[in-house]
Amino acid sequence: MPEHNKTFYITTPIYYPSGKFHIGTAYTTVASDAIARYKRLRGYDVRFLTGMDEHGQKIQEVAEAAGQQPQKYVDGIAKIATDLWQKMDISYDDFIRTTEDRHTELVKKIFKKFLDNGDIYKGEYEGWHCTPCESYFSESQLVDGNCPDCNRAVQRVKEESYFFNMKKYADRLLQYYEDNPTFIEPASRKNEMINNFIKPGLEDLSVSRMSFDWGIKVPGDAEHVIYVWVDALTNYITALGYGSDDETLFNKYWPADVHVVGKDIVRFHTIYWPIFLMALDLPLPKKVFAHGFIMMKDGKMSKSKGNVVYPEMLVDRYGLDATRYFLLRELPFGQDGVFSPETFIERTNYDLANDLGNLLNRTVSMINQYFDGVIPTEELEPTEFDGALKDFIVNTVESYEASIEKMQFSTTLSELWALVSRTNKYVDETTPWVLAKDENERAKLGAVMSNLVASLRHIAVMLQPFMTESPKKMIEQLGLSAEALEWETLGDFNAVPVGTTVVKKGVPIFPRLDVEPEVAYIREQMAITAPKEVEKPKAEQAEPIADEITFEDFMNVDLRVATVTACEKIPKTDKLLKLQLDLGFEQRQVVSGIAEHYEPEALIGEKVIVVANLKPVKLRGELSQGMILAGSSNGVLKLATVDPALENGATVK
RNA sequence: CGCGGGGUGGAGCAGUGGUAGCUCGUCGGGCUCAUAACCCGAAGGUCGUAGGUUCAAAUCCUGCCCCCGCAACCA
Repeated sequence: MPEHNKTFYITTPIYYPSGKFHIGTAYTTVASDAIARYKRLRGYDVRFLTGMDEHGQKIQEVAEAAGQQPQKYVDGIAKIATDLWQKMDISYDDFIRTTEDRHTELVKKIFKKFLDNGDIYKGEYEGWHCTPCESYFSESQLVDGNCPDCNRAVQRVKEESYFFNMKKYADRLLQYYEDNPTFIEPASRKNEMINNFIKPGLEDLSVSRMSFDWGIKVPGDAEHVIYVWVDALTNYITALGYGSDDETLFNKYWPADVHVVGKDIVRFHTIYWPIFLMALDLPLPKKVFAHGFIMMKDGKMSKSKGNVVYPEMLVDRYGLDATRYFLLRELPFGQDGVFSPETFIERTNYDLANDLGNLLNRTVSMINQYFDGVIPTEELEPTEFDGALKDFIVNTVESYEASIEKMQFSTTLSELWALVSRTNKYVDETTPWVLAKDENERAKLGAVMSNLVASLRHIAVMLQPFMTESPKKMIEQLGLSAEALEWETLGDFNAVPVGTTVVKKGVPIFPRLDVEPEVAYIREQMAITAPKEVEKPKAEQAEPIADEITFEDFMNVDLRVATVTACEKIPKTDKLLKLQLDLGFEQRQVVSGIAEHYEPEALIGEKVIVVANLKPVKLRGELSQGMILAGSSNGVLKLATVDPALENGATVK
């Protein structure tokens, strides 16, 4: 063995503490934890970093709303976060918070270096900002003038800003992609980056803001705060002390072996981050792995749909290992996957209770019955099935290593479960209960028990990256010590000390769940996350009244009654209907964005109120001469109705 | 032709040129050590569709249809 083990540096994104962490956050972190644990088992000197991204306008506002100092607020969330990770047995080595001195001081240094080298220049930024999403958008990105992500109102911002010159590095970045084909995984993400962002030309990135001050001040220009990505992405190196008095960790662990990220932030990690590093003249990370999202049956997880799943709920009721197992088994890492209460309960029952838990239970029980609880180690007589089982175990170790190295956790676990099944089958093949009746078969029976223990032990060893409690429980029930869980013991089928005694009565490590009540329970817990005010909107939540206008202002709007004579959907749009209106004195065409609320046929013959003197425009190539009035609240939209007695063309005041 | 992902037995998925596989469900059988768990067998698929390349296509190429994200459209 070399004196210094090979190092392995793995990171999660640093999470934004704007609220409770949902299961997606836990997913990223558990997956990263699995890799970290695996690498440690294999003897790597692992550094596993996670943390929180604590600056920004949203935090400032949330804190103010709670009547707290921002620092106080994020301190509170940091506690919640570390509690959650403790609960989920996340084996991180460091938890970086971007409000810590060790980070802020170094970010200033880094920013200054960018400035000194001419990578950052001062310019002017103009655009729209969505506070809840903490994002800036260009005019064209807005949807209905609202935030494209959350559909809430955005604020116009125009201010002086520092920009990072991205263009300068585009070619080098592409070259890096080419030289390192596995830098971005899955590969489809790489094509997305190249086609959507690099090929069309990189835009310079705004890296400062003046509109709030909860952040790190730009060195020498205190009016500006360093904006999110320079602040956040650099955590991966500031946490190692890059640029500090002590760069030991940095020298030891950088570059990162893998940054695990969600598919939504691939861009920042595969374009901006490498470019920042190039500007600092530092080596680039070896890999950025983008995992998919956890989808619900009805689409994306969202509070308004009431389908949010929080990790605590699952851990508290079903245990940590069941939760970790589900996340890593059910969802193919790198692709989107679906969470449903049914699959969660079924996976837990079939895989954990029936297959694995029961295998341990029946093994312990047989050793108690046939050998007074002492695992046989002497006078073993191989059965004809032993060779096949051992081959299977050896092959499983191999394929396990191959797939976990590629972070295909789902595959890894199904391979491991093939071994669980194979071992259950071995019990049937060897029929210990038959052997037990014949004193002459004693040695053979002993071999069967011994092999079952060996197989269970192998399973426990390989389970360790994924589960943190069960491998220990398995070993304990078998009467073995912690050494039996070391990776180096794989392939050793006689690692049981003479006289090892199993527990008297094995407690099932995964109790079987009642499907219906448990599914109902999870449903209920998810529904609780839905906002309650949907039923009856309160006044406080009503849209604010617009600015005051004069009577003349109002009289400038010419409202008329009209009848819909024809109506059809505009092809290839989701929301647009094309309506033909009879205003009595003339016919008009109006385009209206109500297709999601009304069927075209249902509108024909309806009387509506139309703004008659609105400047005509073309929408999706269709002329729209006015607009029809409708009211909406909480996503429900209804047309303003008119007494049918009013004739077409009548004015409305 | 905006970008991307996908359409494989009842359900959910794997499978990138050479006899179509897994889990669940269904049906039948075995076993009794075990958490009514475990093991075996069977039925069930023209691999969205129409062409093409090839000795050979779920797998490569082309057209079309449908679904899901993102983008665009609510005057």
